[in-house]
Amino acid sequence: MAEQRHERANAVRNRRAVLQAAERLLEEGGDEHVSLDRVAALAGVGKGTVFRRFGSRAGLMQALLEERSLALREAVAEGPPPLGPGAPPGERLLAFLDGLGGIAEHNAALLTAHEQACADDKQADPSYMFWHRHIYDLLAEARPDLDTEFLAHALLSVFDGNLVRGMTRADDPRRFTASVQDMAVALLTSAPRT
Amino acid sequence: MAEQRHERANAVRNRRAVLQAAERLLEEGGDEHVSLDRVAALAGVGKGTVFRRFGSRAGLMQALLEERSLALREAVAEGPPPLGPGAPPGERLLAFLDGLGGIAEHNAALLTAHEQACADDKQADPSYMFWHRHIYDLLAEARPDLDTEFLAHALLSVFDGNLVRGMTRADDPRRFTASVQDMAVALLTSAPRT
DNA sequence: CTTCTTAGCGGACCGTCAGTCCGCTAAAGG
DNA sequence: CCTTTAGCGGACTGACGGTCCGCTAAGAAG
Repeated sequence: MAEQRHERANAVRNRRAVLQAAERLLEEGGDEHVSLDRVAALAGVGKGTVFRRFGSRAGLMQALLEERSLALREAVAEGPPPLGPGAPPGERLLAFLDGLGGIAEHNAALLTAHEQACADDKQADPSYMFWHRHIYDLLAEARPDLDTEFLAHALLSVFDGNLVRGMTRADDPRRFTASVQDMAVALLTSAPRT
Repeated sequence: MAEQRHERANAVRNRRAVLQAAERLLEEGGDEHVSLDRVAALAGVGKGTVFRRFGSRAGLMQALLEERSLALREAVAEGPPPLGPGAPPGERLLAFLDGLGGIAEHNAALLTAHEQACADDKQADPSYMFWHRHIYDLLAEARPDLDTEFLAHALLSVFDGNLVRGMTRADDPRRFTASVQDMAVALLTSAPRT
């Protein structure tokens, strides 16, 4: 698996330039007026380069989201508890939601753009699949009596750019994450299903 | 409030034709290739007429969704229990989710199109606001210790076209609704918050 | 350093979309 | 029947996501 012998220096530089340009536009301009033309222009590359690197608008957003959540993914897979393996599932879930909530609170515009771009088959997104699988496993271990596949989707569906924005105020910057965690606790502590 | 003296017969007929055309395209073609050009063509009217009547793509989708959920809205406001006033909040909530779930299961494509069209400020949609308010009130009455404003959004965020489609199989056509209800029950029966 | 190969670039181009505009038609009222 | 004007239709616009292909320059080889 160690092919792709050489990647031209230009290619690497352009990839980074495009990602940075997209991030800047998302931060500055809110969300959906981040057109690929604009991204290309700000990155100082041609439009074709953006599509060569990322395939589509959705691909670009996925790459951006993956970049922002890479650390969390690694911490979950092989980091120390309670995020990583070893802690009881309930604690791992709360730690994971804390991490994901932090990302969401700092990247609401990216979340919106990502939802928009991945309108169909959002569930096919690699990051989404990883998150769902992780929540699913933890929930299933803690509460096998519930429909955990659905609940994992339910917990993730809350990470919506507009909802995050609406819940995040300067005087209570972590209300979103706290409420998501409260919801998870409520689900975990609910009466066993008949 | 009985102004709008006359609405020309043509206008009424065209409004209905546009709504029906949009419904047909949603049913047949899945979701997002329901362009307003196509709707206008199928309805046998000009594009301008669509915009005169509904203002925008979002307006059309809102009108469609409102039409589909009008009966539920009325039943909630003044129908018999457990949907209408009189029953305890938990039962009313489950009845409401049952009704909304039924609508969602039969209109997944419309849900997707609506989400797409109302990408920004979905929370400003009249139907959404009504639903949120209703769930909020019921939850707040049953569980004032929780962040009910957030939880109402969380319950509604699950009514996503793709998620509904993914959960609805021929052999278990009401799995989505059942799981949503289970989730609500779990929230209602969770341990009181510290 | 020069030459050759080709990965990779750029931006003109395309089809489609939401939304606008305005001259015309025909519906309703007298 | 005539007048008024609500309402119609569809050409038009600007912007978008995505494609295409001729050219450039990066890197390997000598």
